[in-house]
Amino acid sequence: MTNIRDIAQLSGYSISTVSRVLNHQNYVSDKTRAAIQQVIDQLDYVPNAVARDLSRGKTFNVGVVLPHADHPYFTQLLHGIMQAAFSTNYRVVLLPSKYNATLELQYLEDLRQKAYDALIFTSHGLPLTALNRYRRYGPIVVCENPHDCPIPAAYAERLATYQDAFELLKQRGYRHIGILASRPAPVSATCQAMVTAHHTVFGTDPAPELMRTDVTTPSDAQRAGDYYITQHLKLDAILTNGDDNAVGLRRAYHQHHQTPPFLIGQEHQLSGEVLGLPTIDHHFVEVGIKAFDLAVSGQTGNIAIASQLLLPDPQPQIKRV
Amino acid sequence: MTNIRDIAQLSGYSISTVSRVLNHQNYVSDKTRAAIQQVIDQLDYVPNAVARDLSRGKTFNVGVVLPHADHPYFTQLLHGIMQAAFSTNYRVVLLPSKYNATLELQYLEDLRQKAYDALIFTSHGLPLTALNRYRRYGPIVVCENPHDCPIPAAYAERLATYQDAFELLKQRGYRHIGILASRPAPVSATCQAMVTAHHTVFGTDPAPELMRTDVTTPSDAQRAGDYYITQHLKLDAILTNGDDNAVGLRRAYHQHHQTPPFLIGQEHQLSGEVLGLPTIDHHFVEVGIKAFDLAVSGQTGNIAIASQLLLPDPQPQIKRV
DNA sequence: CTACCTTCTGAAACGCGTTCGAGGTCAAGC
DNA sequence: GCTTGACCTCGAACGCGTTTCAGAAGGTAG
Repeated sequence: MTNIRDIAQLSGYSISTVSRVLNHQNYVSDKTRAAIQQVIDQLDYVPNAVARDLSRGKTFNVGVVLPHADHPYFTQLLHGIMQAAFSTNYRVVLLPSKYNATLELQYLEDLRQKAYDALIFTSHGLPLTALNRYRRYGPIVVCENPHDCPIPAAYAERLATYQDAFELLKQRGYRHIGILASRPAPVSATCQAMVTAHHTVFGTDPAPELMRTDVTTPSDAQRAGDYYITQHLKLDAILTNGDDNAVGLRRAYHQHHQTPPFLIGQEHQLSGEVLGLPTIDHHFVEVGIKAFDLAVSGQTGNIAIASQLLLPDPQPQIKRV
Repeated sequence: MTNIRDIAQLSGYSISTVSRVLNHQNYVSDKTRAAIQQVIDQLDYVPNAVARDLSRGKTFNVGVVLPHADHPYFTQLLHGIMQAAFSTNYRVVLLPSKYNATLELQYLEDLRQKAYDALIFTSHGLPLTALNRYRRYGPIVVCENPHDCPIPAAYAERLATYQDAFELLKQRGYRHIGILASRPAPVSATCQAMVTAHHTVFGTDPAPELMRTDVTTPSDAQRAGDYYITQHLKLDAILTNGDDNAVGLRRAYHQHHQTPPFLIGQEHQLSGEVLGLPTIDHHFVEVGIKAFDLAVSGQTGNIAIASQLLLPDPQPQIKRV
């Protein structure tokens, strides 16, 4: 492999001058530049990216920790992160973690070892305080409300919107309300927000048997539906954690030949549109962009982005021909 | 920053012995190991990942070129790639390219500069021959049938399934068939396959005005639907390029108060299930796994994975209570 | 007792580009 | 004539871990 030293030797100039040519810097005479360039072209030389990173002490890699590649929350967030990364010449490295603490710790260690310039946790198994300890090794951003943990964060401000959702249900006279969540309340800020909102609107916590956690896929949701049905829990409505998951619920009710209760979706997915569900748009693309900006700027501080309850368009009348 | 030389100096042993301790290699006496480890712990030293990569001449990074982060094709493919990467300790670097040749060339140059150990093109704007030329710098894998270009590939074998789809339509007596595609036929192998299948089944190419290209999102599909409607093209059926896009089409017809023609989806998405559409599952997770395996093994050869036409489950009868 | 193999350790080369400080040249300004 | 400041170039240090090879010490089979 030819390297910068070879170019210097063959061209008769010094390494530093070659470096200046490679990086299109000033203070190289046209004549020298041409001579060096010719040798570079002749040997078909390109500088080694890893050596450059080592020398510069920077990789332009940002690690993004996520549990699922195929979940809309992560897909949308990632989309925003990529968009922002692209426009600043950073690269996004995907770090799968199934909320696994050991794995996440490894990624934090990788940050310490300078494998990444910054880390974004779209979700995490480790406690925030553990993540916070690693901030001395580089910027770390989370994508949830960190409350009293002083860690940079960009997240969807969900509470008010969950209240809107419950208000909607209350106005319609619904009282027995199921809730689907991906992870239980202490660890999941999202779930916590739903519980709090329920409390604010109805004055009570949701009944434990109506809350189903560990629901991430439509199949999980279908199982949750099976549970509601076989336990004979008569529900007026269900706040689902995703339009797609609402589809899973619907599947369960249909298989039991029952009309599903009133469903509210989340994530503003197409399936929700098709079913004509109210849904909650958390603007995750925005959140991703902000998370990335925090990560590379190294700023501290939290950025909350308001979610929004979207009511379905009225289903159009179809003229049967 | 403390480095391996500091540890050597302070412990009184040589760099190579410290390196052996760091990498848990043999030929270090217990006593020496303990002494060195103590210094490491005391200085809270970790080796620099970039320096290690430089030294080893390997980064364990695989670049994945993709045009959209949020498209189901890429999401599913990426899911497979990540899964495979994870189990082999490789990392996945996302390289957005909107079929932009300049950008893709840059990524190829990055490969040459050793920024990645291998590249996977889930899609590409450059011709395959251009990609092929860069294989001397590292493994490159594409995710489509490369036909006569001798480049490693893992892809969904779609032709037979598209024939199945058109046969289905033919059996139902449909003749005027719309086709949605993301990119036009010469560059897109997918589109090519649809055209070929149409020809095989019906004996003719699809009418040009019935083929709508540049459709990647449901909104694009909606526009395609608007076109069909405003041009008064009476269609019997439409082969869409995605269940979600079928939703966009449906939206167009509904807004014009018309019943949409018979739709066939692709990608096996939830929206398709909800609409009760036949769909085509291309098994992209599988494809992603295979693509990754090809990339890191450096093997040549093509892996085709058969797609599958899935007929909808019969819509269950709902007992109105 | 020799030949040879292990185990353990170190020096030095290797992978490779960036950057700082210093030195030299030449022209413009005072 | 002298100072000042571009402009150009170089050497050397710096970022940092891995690996090869040589060599010392100790053991053992023949």
